[in-house]
This record gives sequence, structure tokens and C-alpha cells, in this order.
Amino acid sequence: MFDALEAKTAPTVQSSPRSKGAATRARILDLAYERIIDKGFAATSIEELVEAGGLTKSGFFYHFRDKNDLARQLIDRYVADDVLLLDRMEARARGLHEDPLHAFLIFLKLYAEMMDEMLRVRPGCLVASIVSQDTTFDPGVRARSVDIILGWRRRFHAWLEEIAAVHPPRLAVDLEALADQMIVMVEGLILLSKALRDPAQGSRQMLLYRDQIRLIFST
Amino acid sequence: MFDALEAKTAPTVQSSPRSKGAATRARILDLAYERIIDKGFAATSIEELVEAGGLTKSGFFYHFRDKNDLARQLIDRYVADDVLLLDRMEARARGLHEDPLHAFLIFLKLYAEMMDEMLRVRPGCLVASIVSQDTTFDPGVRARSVDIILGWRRRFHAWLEEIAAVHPPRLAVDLEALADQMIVMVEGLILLSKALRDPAQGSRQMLLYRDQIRLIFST
DNA sequence: TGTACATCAGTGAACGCGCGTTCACTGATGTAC
DNA sequence: TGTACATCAGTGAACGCGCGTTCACTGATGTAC
Repeated sequence: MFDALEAKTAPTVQSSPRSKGAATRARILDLAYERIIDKGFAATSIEELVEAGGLTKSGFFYHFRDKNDLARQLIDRYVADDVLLLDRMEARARGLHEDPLHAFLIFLKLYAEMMDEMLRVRPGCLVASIVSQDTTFDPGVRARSVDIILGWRRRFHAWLEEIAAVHPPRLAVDLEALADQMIVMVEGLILLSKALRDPAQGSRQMLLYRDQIRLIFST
Repeated sequence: MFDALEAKTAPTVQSSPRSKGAATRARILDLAYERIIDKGFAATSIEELVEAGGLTKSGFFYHFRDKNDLARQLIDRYVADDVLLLDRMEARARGLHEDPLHAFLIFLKLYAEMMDEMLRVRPGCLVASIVSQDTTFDPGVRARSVDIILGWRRRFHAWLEEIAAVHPPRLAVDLEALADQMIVMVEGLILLSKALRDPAQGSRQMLLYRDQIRLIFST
């Protein structure tokens, strides 16, 4: 769900530095990502980005049509990285256990670990930053955030359906709402641990959700 | 946890318009609140506030030392209203049922209803807005947000301890984490329903938390 | 009840800075013949 | 292999606007005697 780590540990989809331009573009995107996570889009100026990136303002406008285009490219890169990361983590979890419930529990464990590191490095979520400032952006940017969220919902909902087919839940439960709860908790826990400056809050909450899933489906 | 409704339905603590100055000050605070919830602090200019409020910029600076002071006063008013609202809702819930568990379940129902209306009117949370833009503010503002969150934690944690004393939980559970989960879910659900522009997501998630509490403590 | 003074709640004009954006230009690299 | 041209990846200077903030001033209301 987050490309912060992704950006540190593995090469990004679009930022493979085959050409010089792509490299500086990726550098600007990295810088912008950090700052937007920290203080929001409006408070992040092009001026500070190009200063930190070691180029001029006109250099920025060679790569980005305007400031909104920066947001657009940022979120496009984000979604690509995020889907890749989630696909890989899901595949790994499913590879470790055939049963969908146990695979999901493993996935949540892996996810909690990743979350833990992310919260230590740079707590925040690009989608959250965009959504909470949505009037600042043009409709295209907003639409992309919505798509990302619906993608998460679809993924988790499908998985939970699969689980419920094998392990009938012990009480009537809305599986789509339960899928959304994953998103809700992730976004909420990022805020909490950012506010308290305590990265440990992340996996603590993540594992609470995990307990809940187990409580609902376990025999 | 939110004074948006409070501000609409009941007179605010500080904004009792005994004097003319207090009334315009309250008007500016209301306007600022709306806009900060919508698009964040940095994207909200003093200029637009005074234009909407029908006074001049220098009039603004008569009431607020600088822009950060606006945030300070905003959050001070917020915390006063919020504590009042929560106290009242807790008292009402406890008045309806003696048992702390049932009272808490009633409280969550009431809370979900309020959340529902808040999400229809203006989805957002001042604390979340401040926390996610924290480098923009001076330390005092940040400290206040942390205090608010710790206040929530204390309230819910105490209540859950009380519940656990009467109804031993059916599995080992960290009650402080469970209290934090309330905060996590509220903040997360606001984000989700704001993103999807679907106020119904709010109580849906709120009631999921309620089910979970019942599942943990119910005999 | 009238006068003197103080405080309240602002106004109007100006400030300098930083912001996003544009535009004409340029040196380095790549491609065609 | 050399020349001509095109594209890439920028630079430098300037723009106008809006931003937060200051300051000298003012008319209305409140208070003391």
C-alpha cells in the first residue's frame, strides 16, 4: 500500500535511470514525495524541490507541465509501485500456506512488519495526503486516489470471500466492510503513530485487525 | 471527538457573542475550520477568510497575532467543545444502562449516528489536518493535538478497563491498543468516506468496531 | 447629566518576499545520409 | 568518418500576483468623576 520502502529497496517502475532525464525526474518525484508526506502538497514549493534536487525552476517545468502534473505523476508512480508490492506480498503469503485464511494471516504479519519500518522511516500515505487536500488538485488526481482505494477494496474483499467460502464466519459479517476496515485501520494507524511519533503503534494496531480476522473465521 | 456539529447545534464555549469582537472572532474561526478541514492549513489564506467573513486583513490581525495563532485558537476551541460533547454523550450512554459494557455499546451507537451526520455535512477532523501537516505549525499547536489524542486514549482505555473488570475478555487483549483502535478507526473512516464521498461508510465501520467489542467481551 | 479619557474593534495603505509560470536561448547527445 | 539537423535536458532572467505582516490612524462604546 506504500511505495516509500519500495523506493528505497527496489528500483521503481518508471525511474529506471536509462536516460539522464528520467533520473532527475525520479529525483524530483522522490523529494516531492517526502515533503508532501511530511507537510502536504500546498506547503511544498517547487522552489524547495529544485533547490534540494540541484537544478533550476525551469528545469522542473521541463519535466512537469505544472504543479498539478507533479501530483499526477507522483500518484501514477505510486499506484504502479504499490500494486507490484502488494502482488508480491500476496503471492509470497499464498506460497507459504495453501489455505486462504492462513495465507491472509501471514500476509497481515508481513504487512505489519513492512508498516513498522515505513513508520520508522517516514510515516504517511500519499493517498491520504491527496484526499485530505482534495480541493487543491484537479479532478484527475482525485480520481486516481479513488481508483487506488477501490483497488485495495477489491483485493481484500475478494480474498475475504475466498476465506469465507472455506471458513464460514462465526457471525454475520459484511465482507466488503471488513475489507474496507483494513484500509481504514492502515490510514488511521499511520495518523496515530505520526501524531504520537511512535512507530510501534503501527504493527500493534495491524495485529489487532489480524486477531479480529482470526476471531471471526477461525474454527 | 468533533466540534463541527457542536458548532452548528449548540453555542460554543468561547463564542458566546456577549461582545461584538467575540462574535467576529468566532465567525473567522468557523470559516477557518471549514476550509482547513477541506483543503488544509497551508492552502487556506487569511485573505479568503476575511473576504468571506466581511472584514479586512488588519481586522484579522486584531484578533490573531499571526497565522499560527489562528491554529492555536482553533484547536483550543476544538478541544473544549470536544470534551464537552464526549462527556455529554458518555453521560447519556451511562445513564441508559448501568453495565459499563452495554453503556459503551450504546455510546458507540450514538457516536456512529453523530459521525453519520458529520460526514454528510463536512467530513474531516481538525486534529488529523494538523497532524498531517505538522511541520507547518509551531510546537505548541502540535503539542495540543497530541494532548487531545492522549485524552481520547485515556477516556476509552479507562472505560475498557472498567468493562474488563466485569466482563473478562474471551481472549488476551491489550486494552490500551483496543482504546487506540477506536481513534484509529475514526480517523481512518473519515478519510475513507471523504475519499469515496460516501458518508455511509462512517457508521458502517463504526458498527464494525462495536461488533468487535461485543465479540470480545460478551458472554 | 456632562465631560475626559481608555479601551475595543476595527480600517486603509503599504511592505517585501516567495510563489508558480513563461520564454528565449543553449550546450550535449543522438540520428541520417 | 564527417557534416547537418533534431531532440534532450536543461539555464537565466523576468513576470505579476497573492501572501503574511506592519503601522498609523479612527470611530464607537464603556468607565470614572
